Amino acid sequence: MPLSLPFVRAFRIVRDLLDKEVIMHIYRTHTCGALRKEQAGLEVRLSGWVFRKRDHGQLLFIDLRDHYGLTQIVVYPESPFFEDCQKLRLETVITVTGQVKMREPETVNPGLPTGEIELVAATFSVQGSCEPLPLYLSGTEEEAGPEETRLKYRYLDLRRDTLHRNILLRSSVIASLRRRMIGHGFNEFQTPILTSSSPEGARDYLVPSRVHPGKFYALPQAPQQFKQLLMIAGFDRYFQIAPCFRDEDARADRSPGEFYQLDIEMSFVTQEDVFAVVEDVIHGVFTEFSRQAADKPPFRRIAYQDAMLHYGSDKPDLRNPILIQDVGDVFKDTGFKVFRSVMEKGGVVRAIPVKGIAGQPRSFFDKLVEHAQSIGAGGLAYLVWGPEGVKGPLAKFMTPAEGEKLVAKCGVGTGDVVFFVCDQEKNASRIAGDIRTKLGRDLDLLEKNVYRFCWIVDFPMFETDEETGQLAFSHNPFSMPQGGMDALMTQDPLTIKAFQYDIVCNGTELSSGAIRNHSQDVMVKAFELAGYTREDVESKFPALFQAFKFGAPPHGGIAPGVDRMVMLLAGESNIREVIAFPMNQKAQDLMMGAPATVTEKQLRELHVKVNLPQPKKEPGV
RNA sequence: GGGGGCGUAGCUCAAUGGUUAGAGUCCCAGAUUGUCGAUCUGGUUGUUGCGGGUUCGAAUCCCGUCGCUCCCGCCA
Repeated sequence: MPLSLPFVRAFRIVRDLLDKEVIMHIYRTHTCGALRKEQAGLEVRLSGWVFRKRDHGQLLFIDLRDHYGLTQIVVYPESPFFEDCQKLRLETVITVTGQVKMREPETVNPGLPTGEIELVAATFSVQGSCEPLPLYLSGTEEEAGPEETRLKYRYLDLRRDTLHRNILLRSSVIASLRRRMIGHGFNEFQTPILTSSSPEGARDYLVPSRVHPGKFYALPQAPQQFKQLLMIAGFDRYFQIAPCFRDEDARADRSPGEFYQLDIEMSFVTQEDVFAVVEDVIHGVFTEFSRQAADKPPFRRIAYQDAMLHYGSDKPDLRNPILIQDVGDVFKDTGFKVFRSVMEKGGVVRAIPVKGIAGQPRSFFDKLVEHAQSIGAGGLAYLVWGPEGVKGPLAKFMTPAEGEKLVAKCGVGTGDVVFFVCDQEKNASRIAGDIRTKLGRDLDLLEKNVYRFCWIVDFPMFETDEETGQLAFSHNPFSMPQGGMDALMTQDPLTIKAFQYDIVCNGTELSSGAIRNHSQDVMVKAFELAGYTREDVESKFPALFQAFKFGAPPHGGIAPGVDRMVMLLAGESNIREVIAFPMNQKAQDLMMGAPATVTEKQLRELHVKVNLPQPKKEPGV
């Protein structure tokens, strides 16, 4: 059917108009970060948010902001819309058309990339009006408002410069990780989000099945088994920016519910092969996105046992110069009864040497002793190497020979102090580690502007469960025990180490990984030691159990936390500052109102009946 | 599940158990021609989280409770 004449005529009119306007997009010809003195004289159109307004009565400045930057708009009182602009509320979305003008030299703003020019408004329109804001957007993070409000109005908070840049940094980091992994010959995979519950590990998020009454999917805590199965499928090198779901309580550096890992798995590799890839990728990303110095590969390797001894932690902050020492041999014949009796019961003595703090006032030492007691230490002895010799509560029990040994072991001299923790080994490590961290922080001893990386290696395969006294996996049950089947058959299980490793940056654990066990026999034996029967293993890990029978390659991997990496790169101490739409500490999304109740109909379809806990008693009844 | 901190105007915070709970900011009105967190003048804004108690009198002290946050537990 031919087009009617009126339609053709109308079409021509529209086309002619468009032709005239063809250089002018209806919203913008440039972004708010684009204009420079080179564009002076040009007729342009900008759209963005009214960030700030400076009203001089006969002259009005508007800072127009978009994703790309800020441009100063000038409105003169001759403009028919001058009064409308005076009344504009901040964060209104507007479109402004006009000429780019060079600023007078004395009015240039050197703090702004677009500070040499301004846009003189000739036409103006409102695209999106704005009510008074619940948040203050142009201030600092602290001025932004309470976190509850920030989370509820997250889309507003995300306009703030720091948060906006953090989210962009995250985007760039992830793009870079992908590029680097692909460069190392890895392929990216997707693995199921609706999967089955795994018996080990954290609590699962469950999803009821409509089709299978009474049955549930679980969201993956990590794609652990899938990535191993991809290795068995022969794909050789796997990676994924993988969402992981764990129903565990939050911390400042741990988002509740969900988080992302750079999940990696490789076939036919040793631990060192995994380290080489990860070191290259991590060092690359940290030097790409931060001006802070970052340790160059190879990163330090510290055996788990040494980490616990010298740092009192399996995630040591190497920026802290304090090195804990075992000084049991110094005190083996000590006259100090407290140490003696603890050591007779198998305890240890740990020394925490600190340089140059002999001049601290008495209150400093008293407060530290108090702190030590608050975290479960019996006490905190110390020696001060002052100008008039060695002093402190322990001094009168020390022989000159013991003093010399101590000086040699701890490398201390005049002006230095050594604190002593005496307890059973596990406690002594924990307390000494806590005090090391506290001293480092309180005395400002940490190296500045540097990322210190290390690998913690040789984790024990098993540990004793403190509640049950039973042998349990200390980390990942899929790890290869060092010594293989032989070790499982002949060694004391508590002495068996695993090819299990952590990568740590500035005291933050970025990731755990392992060379996996890929033999069914070893799997069964390892689980047997941890109290599982062959049938348990077969029913709980049906895929891996079967797959190990059909030609499984040796393989291993790791999964650095993406959120934590971005956190370190952004210099943020709270993980919510690097997540676009985070949940609060109680795992609620205040913006979307999740979790929420659902309708009876939905529950019926899912064959789910809600069994609520008893409501708490009303107060004052 | 346990412990600490916080809770006063939309927001940031102040207020010795004692006058009508204040200031900055936001918002509203006015002034203002070169600002860039513009400035100046004036104004509105309150269930002091909620519920009890002590007291002549409570934002303030006590008890409980709720919310947020940090930590412990938990996180193969």
